[in-house]
Amino acid sequence: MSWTDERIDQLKAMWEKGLTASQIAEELGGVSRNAVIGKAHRLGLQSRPSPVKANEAPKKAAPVRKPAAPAPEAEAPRAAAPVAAPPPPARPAPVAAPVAPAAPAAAAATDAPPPAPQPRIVSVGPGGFLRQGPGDQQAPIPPAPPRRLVPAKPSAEIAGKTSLLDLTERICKWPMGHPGEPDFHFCGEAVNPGFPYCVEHCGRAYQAQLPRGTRRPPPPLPFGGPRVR
DNA sequence: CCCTGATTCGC
DNA sequence: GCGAATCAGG
Repeated sequence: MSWTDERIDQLKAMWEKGLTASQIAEELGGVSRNAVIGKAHRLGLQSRPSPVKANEAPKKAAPVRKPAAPAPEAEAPRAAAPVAAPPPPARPAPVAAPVAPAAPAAAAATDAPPPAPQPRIVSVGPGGFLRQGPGDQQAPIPPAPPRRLVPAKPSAEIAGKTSLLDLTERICKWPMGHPGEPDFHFCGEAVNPGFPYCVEHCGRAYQAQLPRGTRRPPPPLPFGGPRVR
């Protein structure tokens, strides 16, 4: 896969939305998490709270990989006030939880209660639209931020059950129940390394071949066997 | 262990 | 420019 304009746009949008590199990589497809991170940095998108970089001390330079060039660092003239990094794009909390407005009941009584700006209706025109006086000119037009639509993931799956979306390479993919039924899910156990199933289900999925002629009771099939209807 | 982002460096 | 490998913190 290559970085088309389209994909770069998606990357930017998701990155700024706070999605993790893994999620972005998964969403885009065909790229790894590292590829996403690398591209993001190359694009100049930068610096989301990194687990590994919480402390950025100018002193105590800790060159990690290869101190190839231990250049004599010419310290920039440090003014009295340490130059603060550009803080405006501070939006570190993409919490999606709809926050209910805190009850200001007690606080409101104590201090200056800001009068609620009730919309002053001047008159109502035919058809019910509101007329505005000349002094009422506002900017009711929403900023209309360029939003990129992103496919919403089916939010609530069966609680606690392993859904299709939860499957990874290390989760047992043994189906439980019948697809399409409300409680259909997957085993979800830790996988038997190298296999798509956990140890128990590997035992069900892979059975030693017995010599011909030896009749055995048929093994239980996945999906609980053929549907009976 | 799993996850995360940052960085390096060979291609 | 790209991204795997590596690092390092949570």
